[in-house]
Amino acid sequence: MQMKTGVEQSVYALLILNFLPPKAVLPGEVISELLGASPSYFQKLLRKLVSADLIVSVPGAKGGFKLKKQPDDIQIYDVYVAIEGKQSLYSSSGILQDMLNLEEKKVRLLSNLMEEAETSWKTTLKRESIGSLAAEIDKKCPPESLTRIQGIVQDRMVL
Amino acid sequence: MQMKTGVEQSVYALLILNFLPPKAVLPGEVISELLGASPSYFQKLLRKLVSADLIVSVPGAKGGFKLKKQPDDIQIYDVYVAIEGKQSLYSSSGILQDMLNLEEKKVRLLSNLMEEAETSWKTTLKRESIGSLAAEIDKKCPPESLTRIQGIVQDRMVL
DNA sequence: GTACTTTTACTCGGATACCGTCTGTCCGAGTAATTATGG
DNA sequence: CCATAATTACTCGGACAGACGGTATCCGAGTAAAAGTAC
Repeated sequence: MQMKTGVEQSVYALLILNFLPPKAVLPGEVISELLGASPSYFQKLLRKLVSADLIVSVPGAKGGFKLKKQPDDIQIYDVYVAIEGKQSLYSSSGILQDMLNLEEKKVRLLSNLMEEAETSWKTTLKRESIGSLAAEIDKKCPPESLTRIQGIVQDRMVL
Repeated sequence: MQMKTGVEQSVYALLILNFLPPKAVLPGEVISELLGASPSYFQKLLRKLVSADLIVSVPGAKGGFKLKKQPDDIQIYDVYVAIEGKQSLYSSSGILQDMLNLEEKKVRLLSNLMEEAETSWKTTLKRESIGSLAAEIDKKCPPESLTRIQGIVQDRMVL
């Protein structure tokens, strides 16, 4: 039971796209280079983010990706769902019902508890957004590191 | 990112062992029969519960398993850790540090958030115990289902 | 009846196989801007 | 100079291979109670 690394990569990808000026897009390969991820695989993650309406893609020459929403409107939980899907962490296999010879779902026990636990987990992930994380980076990171990234982005962006 | 079915099976196994009178033990095969689980695999789960000090095992003829602690002292979180291990749901791969050329762990961002989310998740799982779940079963289940299980347990227990 | 041996019924723990999922690669197709070509 | 064709540089999405982990099975070894055996 471990979160996919794709979630982490996606969050940082969105933070990179957040450096873009309006209207500009960034090719997928530039993002994967910055992240040190394999480009061909990373494309699949980007398409998941597109399907989840977190980013938009522009095909053709001078194409690339950019954020679809305001950074404050992209919750970390949205990124998680985009990559991992919306299924819950726990799914009952109905052992208790079989054991007690009960018809469907009369007695929920673990399911209730697990749902509750997952809800409070989700709540934390919904609290922060790409925007709030970006603000935190601005505060905590040495400026030269940030300007370096921003330089690369503005150097290779298009439009 | 889904919880192993072994966690659910283990919780119900402990609830079954909770039906035992003091000093009595129950062979592993009886438990797996009640749960409808494969006996050979379920033995491995039981040994994990032994290693986690949740149950005790008695080898030899008239051997079996029984709870090691009072049911109220066995939190659901303990069962989770016994089966899934103590590693956290999220582990950073250090992408951010690489990207910003930072030396170790100066800036934690996602890690902090994920840790916080996991903590509140754990808190919920620590709140309930085998004892509290057993009490809930007593309240919500039809008595004949419970006496049936209890009958099987007392029929096949030893010592 | 006591001491010893055998059988029986369990747990213990390693080796192994299966299968689904995540990671990673590759390639053809689609799309749009740029460039080249022809009149 | 304008229209059209070819090239270029991307995304799109499916097919596929490898690695890993959870599930599942099997088997020999250890352990202890019970049953059998010998004296």
